[in-house]
Amino acid sequence: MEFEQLADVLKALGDTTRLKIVALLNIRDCCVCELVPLFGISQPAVSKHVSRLKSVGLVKETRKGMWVFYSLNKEKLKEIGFALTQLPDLTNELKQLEKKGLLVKCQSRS
Amino acid sequence: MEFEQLADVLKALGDTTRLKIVALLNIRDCCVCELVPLFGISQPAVSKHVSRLKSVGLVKETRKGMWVFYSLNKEKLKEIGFALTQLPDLTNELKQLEKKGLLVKCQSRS
DNA sequence: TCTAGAAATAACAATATGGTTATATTGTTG
DNA sequence: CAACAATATAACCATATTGTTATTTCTAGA
Repeated sequence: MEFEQLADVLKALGDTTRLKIVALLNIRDCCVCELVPLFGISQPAVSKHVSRLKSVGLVKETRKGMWVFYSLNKEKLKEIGFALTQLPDLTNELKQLEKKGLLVKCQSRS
Repeated sequence: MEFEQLADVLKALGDTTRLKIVALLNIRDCCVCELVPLFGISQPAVSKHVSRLKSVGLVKETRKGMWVFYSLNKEKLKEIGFALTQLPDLTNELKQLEKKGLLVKCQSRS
């Protein structure tokens, strides 16, 4: 996974409210009206949080009449956890820089 | 791991520059003067990014004469990846709310 | 002790974030 | 169609974030 993409998802997860929403959706699907009273913030605020999670692919929505049920994309969450253990390998990039003499090594190195 | 703590670390990782720094430190320790030319931002900017990673425990520093070498806390990074697969279980909290009649269920539920 | 290099801190500017209230949209129902 | 419920969007505000330049701190060495 690319750095920017991964950083975007991590940033989306890097908020207590959104992280709790994700943990809740991990137990069961919820609609916005169920989430609102749990967080002590306004309905639009919850709506925006959920929307942000959706925009990075962590959450899917299903309309059921008046309600929109949000569910966790568990595969995506697993992917992210895995990506942290397998960060993009920059070894080749570093070697490229070294070839071009662009890799700075500070004087303390042998 | 608590939600706020976890969210703080994820937020620290949720920035392209910091994520790349982490990936670099995953290969080898670096001092600030080596990182600066790789990112096209000023030395104080890099210093602040590294400092932020340090403040959430992702990075450790070792002074070697004039230089400060930063190294990745690989255990911590693993922990975070694992925490995403084992998010704090809110089942009990939900049951507590249910007992007290504070758990809202929207009308679409049976 | 004086100078120079590496890194950190301070002060500031531009933009992003996360909340609010008000309003629009979408779907249900009388 | 009118009225209402659930969400989404718009406009706005306060604060946080991320960068800058200038300055300070810490260490090494002449």
